[in-house]
Amino acid sequence: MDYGKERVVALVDMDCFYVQVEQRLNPALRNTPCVVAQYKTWKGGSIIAVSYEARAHGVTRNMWVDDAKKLCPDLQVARVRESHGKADLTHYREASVEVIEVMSRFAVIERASIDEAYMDLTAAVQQRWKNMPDQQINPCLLRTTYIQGYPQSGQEPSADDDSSQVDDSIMDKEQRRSIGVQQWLASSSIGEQNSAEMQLTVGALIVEEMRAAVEKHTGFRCSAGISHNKVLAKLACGLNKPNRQTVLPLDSVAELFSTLPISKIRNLGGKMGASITETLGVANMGDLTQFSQAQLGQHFGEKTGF
DNA sequence: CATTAACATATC
DNA sequence: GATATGTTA
Repeated sequence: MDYGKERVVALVDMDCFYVQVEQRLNPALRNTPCVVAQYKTWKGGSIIAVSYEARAHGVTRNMWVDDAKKLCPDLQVARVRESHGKADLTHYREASVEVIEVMSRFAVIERASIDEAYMDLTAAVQQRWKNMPDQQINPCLLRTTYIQGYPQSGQEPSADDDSSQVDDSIMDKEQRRSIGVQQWLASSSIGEQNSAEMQLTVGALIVEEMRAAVEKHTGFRCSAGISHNKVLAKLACGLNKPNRQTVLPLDSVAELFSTLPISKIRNLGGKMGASITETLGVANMGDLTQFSQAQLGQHFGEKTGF
């Protein structure tokens, strides 16, 4: 197995989780611009979760409710329960347990926060692959999956149709997604069996099923990233939200990194990322390839991952 | 007072 | 084990 492709790792992240919990409880909040806010006295309270409808109006986390209402006059506001004058998140913790229970049927999970969990799917993928008689995957089983880097421009979506081109101007996002999956399946099934690419695809299949089970049993929707390690899975998860999942093959990383700000990588969003950018005078992840491991280790210490 | 709370890791 | 620091949502 190629270096860096040993495992299949996924990160599942609930979409605006606190909002979904309140929407399940109060149907009047569903499919509307709404937020969850804590405390009431100062500027209407501070916002800790935002529905995607409200995001479309420019409402963000940690905005004051009074300010958000200016951007979105019909914004609905759910309040965090308060006990002893403090925000009480028990409600959301209990909903989190419901989700974790369903996910745990599919794999051993590592709870990363109240609304996200990592999982190593390597063993589950091997099992599943073994039990797939024709070892083929129907693209309709990857209904909500994006393959990062696909479709590749200048390639045809199918072997017997050499007239079609990948044309953004006439294709909507769903059509493009679907063509990308087809192209990926066509190109990753040739070559060695059970390749790293095929393992990611089987991982995506398992995560599709896991996410469907979570929605069926809890009513909550989520997004996911599937790749070879936790950092890439987390990055992938953010590429197509909400209610979608993204496979990030190692071969698509270089192109993605070429325009990706260093601050977008988990744990580099703060002082560490700023110090890298400052010290080396570079902006994007891809720029880091011009430095040797020794150079990077020199300035950014052994303890911090170099 | 005006995010705030949770979580992980480093340090004493 | 407590405390400080960093990071995230």
